[in-house]
Amino acid sequence: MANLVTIKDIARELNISVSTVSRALRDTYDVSHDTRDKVLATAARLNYKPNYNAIGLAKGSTHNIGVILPFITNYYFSTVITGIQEVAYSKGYNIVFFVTNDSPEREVDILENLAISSLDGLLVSIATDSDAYEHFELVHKEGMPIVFFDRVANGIKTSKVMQDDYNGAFEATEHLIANGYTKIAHIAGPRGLSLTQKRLNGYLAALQKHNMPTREEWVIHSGFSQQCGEEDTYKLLDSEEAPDAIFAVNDRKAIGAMIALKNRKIRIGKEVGVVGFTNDPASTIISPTLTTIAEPAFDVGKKSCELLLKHITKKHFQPEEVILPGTLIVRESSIRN
Amino acid sequence: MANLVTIKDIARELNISVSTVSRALRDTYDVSHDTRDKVLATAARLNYKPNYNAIGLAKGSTHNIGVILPFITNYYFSTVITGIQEVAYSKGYNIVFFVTNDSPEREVDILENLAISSLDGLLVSIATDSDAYEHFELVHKEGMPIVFFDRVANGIKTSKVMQDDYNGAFEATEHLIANGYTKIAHIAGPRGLSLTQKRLNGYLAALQKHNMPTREEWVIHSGFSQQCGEEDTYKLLDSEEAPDAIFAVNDRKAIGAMIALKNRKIRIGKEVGVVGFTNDPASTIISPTLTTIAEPAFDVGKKSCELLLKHITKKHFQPEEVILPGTLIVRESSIRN
DNA sequence: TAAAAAAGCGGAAACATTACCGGAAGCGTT
DNA sequence: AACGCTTCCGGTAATGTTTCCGCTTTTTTA
Repeated sequence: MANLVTIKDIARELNISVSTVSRALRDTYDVSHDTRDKVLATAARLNYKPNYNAIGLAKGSTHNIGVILPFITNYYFSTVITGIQEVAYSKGYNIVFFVTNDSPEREVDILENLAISSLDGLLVSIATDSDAYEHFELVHKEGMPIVFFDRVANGIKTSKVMQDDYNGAFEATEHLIANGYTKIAHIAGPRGLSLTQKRLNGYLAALQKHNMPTREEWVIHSGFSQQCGEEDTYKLLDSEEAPDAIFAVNDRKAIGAMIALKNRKIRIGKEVGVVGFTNDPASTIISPTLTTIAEPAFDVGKKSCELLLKHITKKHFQPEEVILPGTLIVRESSIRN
Repeated sequence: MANLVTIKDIARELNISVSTVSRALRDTYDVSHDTRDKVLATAARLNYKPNYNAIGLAKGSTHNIGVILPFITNYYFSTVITGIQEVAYSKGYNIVFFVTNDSPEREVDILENLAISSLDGLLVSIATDSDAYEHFELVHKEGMPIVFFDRVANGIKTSKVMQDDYNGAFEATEHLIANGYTKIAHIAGPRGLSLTQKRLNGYLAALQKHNMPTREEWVIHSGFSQQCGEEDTYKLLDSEEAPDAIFAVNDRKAIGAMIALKNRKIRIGKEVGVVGFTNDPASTIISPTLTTIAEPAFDVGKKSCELLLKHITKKHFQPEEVILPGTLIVRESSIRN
């Protein structure tokens, strides 16, 4: 697997030095237009491919960016990855994966075993319970560029990209109100996650704006799974004042809610409205189809990667926090008739 | 991002040469137990992390393996990837992704632009229409280890891992027969793909074994999408002799079939049985729930990666073809009452 | 028109590691 | 006591590229 053609070959071919070839290829100063063109031409002719190991060794950098995330077998994350991949590929970067299975221990393990020398930067979405993120703080302090997406570590001063959880939740709730539901509950995510908090706040703000009633029992925190959504819904139905609509923190929990409603023979839409968040493909498969807020997953991936590349290439790039809007997609589960 | 501690530091610390340290770390010959232990101890104490760029440069290898596949936002492939990731991570390998979006052109582009020097091996599932695979042949000839999974290129002499399409289809069909369906149709995949052919053969073999009728119009070839499944089903329903059961090449097409049946007010299970293939999460969400053959996606990923690592480390590892069995999962869509 | 600056290029070191070769001990054998 | 094996280790070259420094040659400036 040794390199087929190197810059030495180009240099020999043109009777110039390797340093000149190197500069010409990178298009930096100190090389005339003429020789630069010649170098580029013969490089193309000989089918020259740079050896990233050598570059990495010399420059102390590679062309690999690491992606650390909880799961990959999941519509949202796999779509984000596709976005990341898109821009990374176009810029000649490779992406290497580390999946935490949502376990903070695994996350720490990955960070510690990370061959830090073989990664130019990190794109991360933290594990659910990772309230502690000193491990990220550490590698960041050591100079590793990091961009957080979706589940961000607020304490670390770097770029972050998220979807607009607040406004998405606001819009979802307002949609339920507009469709005549009056007792709207929220099946929330795990406490502590900023995503959970923002969606909750959006929900509360919409209720407040329209002078709708709120009740403490109408907000239930639990995990992200379908199972949790189902259990939460039974609790809601069994509470003193059962709600007539449910806004779930994600589609999986919304689907869990729908299953619970079906089990109790409650007609979805007509009697109890349901709105999710994500736009998982399952939301069009379940019957009735699920109204949801479509997350801009692909764009989150693209934007994060673009930002990371800026952090990598420009030494003092100012961190940006970008918030991408979601889109309400109205389907059957939130319509009265 | 320069390396923090190198083998030089270890050598200086112990007053020995770097070559000895190098040998000790790799646990090769020519180093005494005593010094090896010392080296290992101080390496751990100084928190030494190998620089893969340097290793790669010196040895002509990296610790990256490339994964080329059609999609990633899809249950099957993302699960395979999780399996790959699992073993790669445990062996200290990184995985780098290239998604073809099922486009042969993109596939060729990737292969051509591949920084061949930065990958130790390739794990690939070819694009649907990639009947030509000279591009893979080429890099394989140049010495790049390749393992194919799921969608394999038969012409290339290397390891392959697949699920047992034939027996899975056989079992699915037999299950329909056992449940009293007599006119069983097959919504197949695109022609030319070996996966398509094997599932078709399994279906036919089961029918033959039980002396069930077959009809040419009962086998329809088309793409893998839900849309295709729906269209195929309308054709079946409108054919001379409408079938009373449908075995689909995958779950998405099966779901398309169910949608078509629902649109025609045909009761799924009772009137027309449906069986899919994959065990996509959607199969438990749709109503009625979908009977299917669960593919061993995770194990396919694990096994492929294990084989690839053997090809990488052992120069003349004999190619293996492994076939992993699927599992019939009976749900509501194939039960008469 | 001489001096100063700029442009263009080459040489060599450096990056961290491995591979090859040679050599010094230490051992037993004759 | 000389010989030949092992065993263990060090020195050096090599991998492909970048970067720094310095040397010419050309252009600009005074």
